[in-house]
This record gives sequence, structure tokens and C-alpha cells, in this order.
Amino acid sequence: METILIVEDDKTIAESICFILEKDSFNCQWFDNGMDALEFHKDNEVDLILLDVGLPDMSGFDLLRKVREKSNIPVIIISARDDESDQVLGLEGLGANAYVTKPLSPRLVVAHVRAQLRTVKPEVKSGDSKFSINHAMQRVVFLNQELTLTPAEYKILSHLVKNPNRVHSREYLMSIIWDRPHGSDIKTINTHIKSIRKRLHELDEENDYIETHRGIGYSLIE
Amino acid sequence: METILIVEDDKTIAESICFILEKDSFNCQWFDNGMDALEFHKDNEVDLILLDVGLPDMSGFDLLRKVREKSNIPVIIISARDDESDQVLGLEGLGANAYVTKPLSPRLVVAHVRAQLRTVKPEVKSGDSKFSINHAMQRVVFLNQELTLTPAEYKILSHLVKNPNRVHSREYLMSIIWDRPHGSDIKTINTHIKSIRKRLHELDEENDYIETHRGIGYSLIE
DNA sequence: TGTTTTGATGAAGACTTTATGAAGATTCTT
DNA sequence: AAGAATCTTCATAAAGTCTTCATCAAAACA
Repeated sequence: METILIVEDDKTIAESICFILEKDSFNCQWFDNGMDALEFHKDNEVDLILLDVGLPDMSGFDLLRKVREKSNIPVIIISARDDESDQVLGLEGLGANAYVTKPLSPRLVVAHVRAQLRTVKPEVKSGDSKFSINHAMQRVVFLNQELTLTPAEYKILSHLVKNPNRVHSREYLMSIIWDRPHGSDIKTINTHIKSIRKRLHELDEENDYIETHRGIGYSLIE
Repeated sequence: METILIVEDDKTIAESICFILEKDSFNCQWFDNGMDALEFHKDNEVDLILLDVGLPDMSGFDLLRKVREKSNIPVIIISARDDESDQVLGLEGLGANAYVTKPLSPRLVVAHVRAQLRTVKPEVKSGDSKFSINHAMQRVVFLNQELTLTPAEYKILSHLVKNPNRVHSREYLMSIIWDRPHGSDIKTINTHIKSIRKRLHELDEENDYIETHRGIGYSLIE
């Protein structure tokens, strides 16, 4: 499920956007200030940011600049100012992906969200990977065979398959296994990865599809 | 070079947009009607379409629908009507990627073009440097190859790539490697730079991209 | 030109992170 | 409640990384 980060200090606006997004089965995280949003973005996987440039603690443009130091995710700017220079600065100078002005219609915002995610994500589907997911059966299909996985293994591997060629931190993979915070050792992930690798090697002992990124986490390569 | 297809029956608008796009070294193809544009798109590689929805021969929406049957390329809609329903229809229903309304500023249109191409082809960075950063994989891309780097090397090199042509002191580069103060010898940086240079030379033994600034530090030259 | 300072280089060893196998704890099923 | 499956922890091995050191080369300086 895609996670949308919304940074907006007007509670009414934020809530109506979140309402629609969640109805469309997006996961919506709302912050009313830039610092908390930045913190969340650092530790979590976010698929898109909706950013009001008129924030109390820091300029939205500053936040965007900080985000862009670390990632290329789509950012849609929300602004009260229908000012052309601002738009050009946001889009071109700082690397925003779209710009909507207030007063805004939540429906339109969601349309922009969908439009952005459509362009960013399609390569995940189209590439003819050796992996696919059988949602109904809660199974991962590898080389046309259904893998027998434990629940935790399924959660980790299916997430890697949905987001390949991209590093996932141990912390994040932990959060996928549990719904609520759970004070277990982060090394647990190593063990799960080990057993996933073992199962994959049973079907293909040549290649290692899961790559270790020292100090960070793991990624699945296609 | 990217090819932009402009479908716009107002010659003045089309020309001013083309003028800016070509100055930015895009290849610009202008058509004043939908049929010819569709024909061109069928036989040529097009990277982005700028589409006026008020065309004489067919609705821009129809054209968009036809394009979408075959490809996912970014389409930016230009419209005289600042109508929310139209926008939602274009973005969500038909799969446009952005929507700008007349009267429009050519600068803003070009900003949208760049913003779209950035997400679709992230490797086409602003300046055509030999370096880019793959955030998702925590790798530095050099001459279109992904470099295998240790964590410290990645931190140093990615910082140099983000701030090229500029001297960075050893002290500063040290602070990038560690979160907390760490009483190591400053000469450590020399060794890291050495191994980064070694990796770069494996892909290009002619040039030295990292320059030493005696008594100060290092810089990356493009 | 000779001396001094600074950087480059290669290799050794200390240190950190990850892999592995197995045991214990927990949860689920029957 | 017993048994099975799963999850977590632990100790140790293995792999990878960082720092230091000795030595050589280059530049700056006098």
C-alpha cells in the first residue's frame, strides 16, 4: 500500500484530503509541521509527499530541498500563492513534480497524486521479473513455483518483490512484520532473510536475489 | 536529445514554447491538429506530449485516449478552461500527468516539462555530469555504471557529487562519515579518497575526477 | 638545491557488521 | 494441554570495513 505524507498546517484541508486518500486505500500520514515530517521521511518509506509551502516552522521550499538531498520521490506542492515565479522555482529549481493552488479541491489533489504515482511506479509491474505475488493464496511465486513461506517471510519477501531494486532498512522491514511496535532485536531480520535466501536457493542455487547493503538493509534485485 | 511533441493550434503560443524548449536543447515538434500529431507519434520516438485540449479536428481528450492505448509517456494538458472537472477527468480518467491553464507562461510550461521528464528519466540530470546518485540503492552511478562502495566511501562520494567543483576540507568529510564525534586521525580521509579514486579508475583510467587541494581537502571536478 | 611539509600508497591489524546453526520462547492448532 | 510451527535470541564464525602505520613521492619553501 502506498504511503502518502501530507505536510499541511490547516487541519480541515489535511483531513479532507486524507479522507479521500484513505478511501482510495492509500496510507496517509499527516504532519502539521516540517520537522516532524522530515523525521518521519527519514525513518520510513514514503511514496509521495503533499507539501504546503506555507508552514509555521520552516519554509516548504526548505523542506523540499532537504528531502531532495536524499530522495527523488514525487512531491506535489500546495500553495496559497498563485504566483508564476513560485511555481517555476518549485518545479524547476527545487524539483517538485506538480503544483496546485488554494483554494483546492480534494478531488483534484487526489487526481494529481494518482497521476504522479502512475508515472513513477509502472516499471515495477511491467518488468518481467522472476517473481510475482499470489495475493489470494498469500504466496510468492518464484520461477513459476509457489514458495512455502512463513507469515513473516511472506510479509518481507512480498514487500521486496513489490519494491525491487531498492534498499529497505531493517527497521522498516521490522515494521512490516508487526502492526504495533514490538521491542525485538533488529537482528531478527537477518534470520528471516537467511531463511528466505535458503528457500530461494532451493529453486535456484546459482544466483542470490537478495543483496545485503552493509549498515542499511537489504534489496531484491531482478 | 528529448523530443517534445506540441499539439496546439495557436501558432503564437506554440512558437514561444518551442523557442524556449529548443534553447534548452530539447527537440521540438509542433502540430496544429490531432491527426498529424498522432501519425507522428506512431512512427517516431517521442518523450513527452504537450497537448492543447481545444483542437479543431478532434478533442484533445480523444487524442490522449488514443495515445494512452499505446504508451505511457508523460502528457501535459494545456487548456483554456480552468475547470476542476476537466482537470480531474484529464489527470485521473485519461492519464494525463499535468494540467496547465491559459493564459500560460512559456517558462511555466517548460518547468512542467522538466519536472515530468525528471521523474520518468531521472538519470537525465540537469548538467550532464558523468555522475549521478541512485538514492534507492544507495549507490553512485558513474558513466552509467553502479559503483560498489563501502558505507564511508558512499557518504564521501555522494557528497562530492552533490557539491561538485568545490573544495571540501578533510574535517568536514570526516563529519560526514560519523554521526557522533570520533577521535580518529584526519588522514583516514586520504585512504578513503584513495580507494574511491581506485574504483573510478577502474571505469576510466584516463582522468582523475577527484582533485587534491594541498593543505585543505578535496574536490570533485565535472 | 636541499630541506621540510604534505599527500599517496600498500599492507597489517583492529574493529564492526552480517551469516549461520542451534536452542529457547512464543504462538497456533487440534 | 500436547505437539507443531514459527519467531526470537544467542554464540560463534565469517566477511567486510576502517584506521593506522611505515614508506615513498611530490610540492612548497628557503
